[in-house]
Amino acid sequence: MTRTREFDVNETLDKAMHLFWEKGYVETSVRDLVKCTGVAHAGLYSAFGDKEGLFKAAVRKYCLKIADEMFGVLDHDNAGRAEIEHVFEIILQMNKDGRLRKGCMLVNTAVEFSGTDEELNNLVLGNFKKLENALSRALTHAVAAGKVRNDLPVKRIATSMATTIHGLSVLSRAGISIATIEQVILATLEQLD
Amino acid sequence: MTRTREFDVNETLDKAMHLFWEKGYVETSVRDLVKCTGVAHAGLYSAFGDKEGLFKAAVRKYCLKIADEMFGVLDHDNAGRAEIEHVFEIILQMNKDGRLRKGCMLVNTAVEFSGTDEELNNLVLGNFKKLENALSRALTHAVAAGKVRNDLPVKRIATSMATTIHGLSVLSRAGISIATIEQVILATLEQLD
DNA sequence: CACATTTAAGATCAATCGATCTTAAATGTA
DNA sequence: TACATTTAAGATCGATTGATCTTAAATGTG
Repeated sequence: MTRTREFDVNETLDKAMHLFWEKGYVETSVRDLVKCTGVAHAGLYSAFGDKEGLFKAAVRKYCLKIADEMFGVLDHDNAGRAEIEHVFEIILQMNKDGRLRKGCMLVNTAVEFSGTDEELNNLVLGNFKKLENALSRALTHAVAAGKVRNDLPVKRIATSMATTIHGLSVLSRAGISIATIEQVILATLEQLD
Repeated sequence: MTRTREFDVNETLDKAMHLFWEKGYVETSVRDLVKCTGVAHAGLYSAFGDKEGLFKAAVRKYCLKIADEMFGVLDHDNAGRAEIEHVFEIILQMNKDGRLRKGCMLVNTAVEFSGTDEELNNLVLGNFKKLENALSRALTHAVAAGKVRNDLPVKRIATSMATTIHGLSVLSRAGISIATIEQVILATLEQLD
C-alpha cells in the first residue's frame, strides 16, 4: 500500500547524535546532517519533524546510550566503591580513545541552551540528578561495606563528585591533557579514604 | 582634524561582553549588539574590526575584570586557606545575586569553540592554568601555616579544585539550586581538613 | 494491470546572517 | 570660510539558514 522507507531511522539518529554532540545545535546545519547521514532533507523531516525534533531525539538517545555506557555500572543493587572506581576508569578510557574529547553532550547542551528550552533543561537536570543519586547509593553501600571512610558525608560527596565529572567534561572539550584528567580522578578517589 | 568618536569604547565593550557572556558567540547577532550597546553597526566595526574581534576583546576583558574579581584574592604573596575560602564565598555570592547564573564566560567559550580557534583556546587554557597555579600556591602556604592537612597532595588538589569550579559553572548555567552549590563548596573545603 | 499513497531528491522559499557601501553630518586645519 | 577627513546611520550585499514545495519513482492493494 505504501513505499517502504529506504534508510534506517536508528542508524540515522546515531549519526546525527554524534554530529550534534561535536558541533552543538546551532553550528550544525540541516545540510551538514544530510551529508553526514546520507539521508535526504525530506527524509529527515518526515522521520523527525524538524531540526529541533531531531536534536531532542539525539539528546534522548545520548542519555540512553552514552550516559548509560558511562554510568550504567552504578545501576546494580549492590554497586559500591568498585563500581565508582570503574566509572572513572571508563571516563579515563573514553578520553584516551577520543570518544570524550568533545565532552559530555548533556554538559554541552546545558551550556548552549542554558535554561531556554524546558524539555532540554529537564533532560539535563534530570540526568545530572540521576548521576548524583546513583553515586550516592553506591557510596552508601561502600560505607556499609567498610570500603570508604565511615564518617563520609555521603550525599554531599556524591554531589561534589558529579560536579567534578561535569568539570572534567569541560576540560576534555577544551583539550586538556590525559595526565591532568588522571590527577583529578586520583584526587577525587582519595577523598574516600 | 577629525570628528571625535561619540561613544565610549570601554563602556561599549562592557555591554557587549555581558551580552556575549549570556548568549554565546553565534547566538548573538551584530544587530543584537547594536541594540544592546546603542552604537551603530559601523561604529562597532571601526572600533573592533569585526564580530570576531569584538568577541575576543570581550573575552580578554572578562579575564581582566570578572576572573580577576573572582580569583584576584589569590594573587597576594601570602594568600593561604582564608583566601581560598574567600574565593568560594565570592562564587557563592555571585550565584546568589545572579551574576554567575550565566556561568563562567571562559567555560562557555571552551564548550562553544572547543579547540577550533587558537587564540580563544590559549585564553581559556591559560586562564584555567592560572587558576590552578594560584590555588596551588595558596595551598602550599596553607600547608606551611598548618591550616590544612599536612599530607595534602597540593598540586593534585589544586587541579581538582579548579575542575570543581568549572563544574560549578556548568551547574549555575543549567539553573541548579543555591543549596546544591553550597553542598559542593562544603565538600570541596572539607577535603582540606 | 491501474491507482492511491508515500517515499526520495532537490529546487526554491523568506528570513537572517556578517559585512560592505553610500550618504551626509561633524570636525579641525589652512 | 573652504576643504579634507572621519564619523554615524542605515541601505544593501551575497551567503547561508531552516523549512516548504514540486516532481517523479517506488510500492502494495484491488
